[in-house]
Amino acid sequence: MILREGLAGVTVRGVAAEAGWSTGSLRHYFKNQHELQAYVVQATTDTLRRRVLPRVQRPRTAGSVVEGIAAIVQEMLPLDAERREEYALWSAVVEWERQHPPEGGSTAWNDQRALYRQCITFMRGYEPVRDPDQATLPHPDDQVELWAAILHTFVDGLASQLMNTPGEMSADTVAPLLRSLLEAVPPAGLDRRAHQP
Amino acid sequence: MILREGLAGVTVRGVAAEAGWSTGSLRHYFKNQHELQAYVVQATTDTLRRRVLPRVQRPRTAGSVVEGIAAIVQEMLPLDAERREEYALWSAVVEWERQHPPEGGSTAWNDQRALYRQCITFMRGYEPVRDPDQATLPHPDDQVELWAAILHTFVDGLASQLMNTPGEMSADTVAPLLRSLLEAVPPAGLDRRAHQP
DNA sequence: CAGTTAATAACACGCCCGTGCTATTTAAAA
DNA sequence: TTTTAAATAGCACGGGCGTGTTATTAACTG
Repeated sequence: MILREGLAGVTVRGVAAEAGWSTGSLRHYFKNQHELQAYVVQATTDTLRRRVLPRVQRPRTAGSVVEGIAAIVQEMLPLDAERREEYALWSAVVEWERQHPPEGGSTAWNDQRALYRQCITFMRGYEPVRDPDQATLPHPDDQVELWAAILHTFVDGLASQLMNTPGEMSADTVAPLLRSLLEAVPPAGLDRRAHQP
Repeated sequence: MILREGLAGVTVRGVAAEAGWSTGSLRHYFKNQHELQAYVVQATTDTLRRRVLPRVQRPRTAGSVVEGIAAIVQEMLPLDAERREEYALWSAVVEWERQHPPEGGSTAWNDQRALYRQCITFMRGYEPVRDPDQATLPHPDDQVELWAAILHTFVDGLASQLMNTPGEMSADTVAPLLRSLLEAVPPAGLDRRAHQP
């Protein structure tokens, strides 16, 4: 229902009919439409996190560092029908949360940033952090933070273009862009390069 | 009305009431709700194009090449209330066009790509193209096309994060990210650098 | 001036919606 | 078995909506 008509289309009558219940029965569990939609948001984000997290932790194929990171990043992108559906779900929830801001801040952004922080950490030759919670903290190397932010932003742009203008940005177009951006990440030990004439 | 409730909230009765007219009177000009919304989409994109185009063609302040290009790009970003409003309008139209695909393809994407193509063209030392229509065509240098696409995607990501997670990505955060990305654009004449060991 | 068309208004019908309220069935507890 | 609470169903009210139809006013034309 969210995919068809957005979160505003999640209506008491509609959900009840689709589930084969009556509206009164449904309202025994969700006394408001607002409660129903809040539950839908919670369930959607939980389901997505459960589906996305193991996907980026699968064993990686052999290859160069850039190609390995690129493979991980591409797992996050809406490149096929299934992931397009996931992303549409996620952006419906994001938009709804922007109009109805929740009590506690959203943690989705920090989860993603931690993933890209680990990618850049590995690319610059540091030991990858094993503890997932520790990856939420900023890295001592400022260049790691900078390029994690750049990569994070770039991937958001890729996803946005894949969803909004699929005719212009396709799965084939993504790969060389991503590879070139990753190759532009400066290697460790050259931090002062940009400051020299 | 679009900003408040999205394009689905552009209703015959609502527009008529807000304009001080009657529904019958409004429907003398738009016989459908669909016609009304289609007109709203057209008017919105036209207005936005008229407002955005002269903004990037203003005389630029002196400074380095990277800073000049960064200033142009930052003009496109939703960094203040007015441009946040414009961007919200634009994304409401984009989302509506994704659910109701129009007859002729959207030209907004090509307009933007042409802008970033000219930025990269200038950064790599080529003569900037004077004819605006000619900038719509691909540049003979593949690296220009590649980095125009990267910049385009990156700016989309910046805009997306500024709108969706303003607490995490602010105007102050944008500047160093954008500057570092622009500094990573390879200068002309070094195309084969990546292929050498 | 009369006549014709555009412009504006008003109403009615049917649909979907949220929500409050009241029955009825089911299940557990005493 | 009786009692009690939970679970399910159904109905009714008011409201917003798109749209078709008809009436009224304005403007233009001959």
